[in-house]
Amino acid sequence: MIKKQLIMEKALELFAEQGFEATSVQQITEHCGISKGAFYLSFKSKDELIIALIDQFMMQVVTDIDRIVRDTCDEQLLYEFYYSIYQSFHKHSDFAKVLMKEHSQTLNKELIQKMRYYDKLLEDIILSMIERLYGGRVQEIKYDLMYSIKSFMNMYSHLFVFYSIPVDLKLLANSLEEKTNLLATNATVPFVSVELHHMMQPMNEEITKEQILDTLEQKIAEIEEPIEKESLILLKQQLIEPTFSLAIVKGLLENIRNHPHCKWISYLLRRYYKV
Amino acid sequence: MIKKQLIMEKALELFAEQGFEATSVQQITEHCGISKGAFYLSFKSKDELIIALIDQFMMQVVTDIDRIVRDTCDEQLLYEFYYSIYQSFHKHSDFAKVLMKEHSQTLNKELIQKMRYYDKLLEDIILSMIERLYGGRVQEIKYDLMYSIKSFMNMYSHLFVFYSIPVDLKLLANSLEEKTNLLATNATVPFVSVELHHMMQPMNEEITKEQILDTLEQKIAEIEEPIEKESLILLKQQLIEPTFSLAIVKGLLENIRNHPHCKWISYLLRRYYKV
DNA sequence: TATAATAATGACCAATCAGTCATTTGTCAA
DNA sequence: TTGACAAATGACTGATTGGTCATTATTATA
Repeated sequence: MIKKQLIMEKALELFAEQGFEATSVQQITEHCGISKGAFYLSFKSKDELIIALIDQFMMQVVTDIDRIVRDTCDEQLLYEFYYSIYQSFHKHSDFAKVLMKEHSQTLNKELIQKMRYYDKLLEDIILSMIERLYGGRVQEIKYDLMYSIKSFMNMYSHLFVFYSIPVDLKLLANSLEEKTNLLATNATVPFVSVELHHMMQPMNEEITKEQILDTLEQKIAEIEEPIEKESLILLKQQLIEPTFSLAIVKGLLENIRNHPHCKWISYLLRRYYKV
Repeated sequence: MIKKQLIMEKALELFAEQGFEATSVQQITEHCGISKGAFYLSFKSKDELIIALIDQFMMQVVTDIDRIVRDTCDEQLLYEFYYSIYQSFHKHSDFAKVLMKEHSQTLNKELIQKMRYYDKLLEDIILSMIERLYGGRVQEIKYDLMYSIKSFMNMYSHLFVFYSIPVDLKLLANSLEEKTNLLATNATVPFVSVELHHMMQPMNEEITKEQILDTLEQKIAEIEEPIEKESLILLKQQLIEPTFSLAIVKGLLENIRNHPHCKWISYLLRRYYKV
């Protein structure tokens, strides 16, 4: 397993530099000091590697942002949101570089769907933030607002990613917080209607439950601690055939919430049960 | 020459669908109904083809936008700007698709520089628009404003490009006009300072004059009309060794301004002489 | 019609790629 | 020390790529 991590780290460096397609498996293995065969013991294919990388990064970002949005008071929410988004980009600038280089690239169908999936999660988080901050006042323009926020997010990403310029993150977050507030409180002409937004969501919803089950089983096999393990097993049964009350589910979620390896599955389940 | 255009059109279709790297020369020639050798009679390499495509498209967009910005009164400027930008995307959606797919891709060094060049031209046009509309009132936030406008431009591009959703362009332009005005008249926290902006400009300025000369010579060889041809020759001499007064230069530019094949060189020279 | 010039062909080349698998190396317990 | 098992190797495969060039077809000229 440690070999897998080594490959991921070294491959990430190369991908960030040259892009995914332009980096050969040979190069990766040389950069790791291992043989080509060894690579294929850890990953079934080159595609599986990039998927693992993107999963790792996006899971991190989404859970981080979700936590920020949940734990921050209204007054500081926008600021913290932008700050932590850009901090993530900064911290994982190699990931960000790969993501931007390969964004909407031809690549794999599976990868495009995966990116769309994480994008959707992020959109939901942003929408929940808008709901909390401005509530009914922005119903008509809330999707426009969401797209504006996404734009602002991408706006300065090039700064960290393609130039290595020292950036005052606090000032940036302040500036974008002001812009967002200005638009939220003054904009009146909506463009993205509910219908338009939904037209842009060719999402396969059914995939989600399967995906949660997969992750659950993985974690059940992985985790040793008895309480957490049993909680996961019960949550799996509940997912297959609901029998417990919401209170019990919530309690079980509470059991795993703080386990470092359960952050992602915890997020997925909270989202699924809308708690 | 007509063969060249055929190849460009057919290749564009394939690039839009599959991306540049994923499309082989073989595929292109098959799609054109010509042989592989014939391809290399029109283009020295596959790279030269994509460069020709991007040149054609970007020259079109930049001259269009420049004309709009010059010819529209202040009241309608922002609206017309957004409207025509999105109309370009819509009209040349295959181009736009390729551009987005290949954006900041590894590709060729030359291509990256070329993209950066056109990007810079666009930024200059936007800045001149901001200057005209808001003048001294937005000096501190003008670069932030410019980046915001660029963000808004990209924001909904996916709509035309990846989904083929019918879009109310007028409403979109209205919506973005309002947002831009809101930010211009109310934003106070600048993030992109003059210094930061310049740090993001690793442009080779010297390339420009050479490039203008190249284009000039090309057009001189191409154009038949005596007045236009002589004007171009004189403008070339002036570029190599300035002898005429600004009035004469301006007159010469006026001579070529309306020739359909001189739009681009006319734009380049006007920009160079800042008239 | 004969000749020269130009346009077009597609078999071919060298390079590169992801992925495989017979073989070797290393690591245990017996 | 032996033998069984797993980990690691890298030469090899088959497919694909961008690009070339000797050959052939077409057109223009005389």
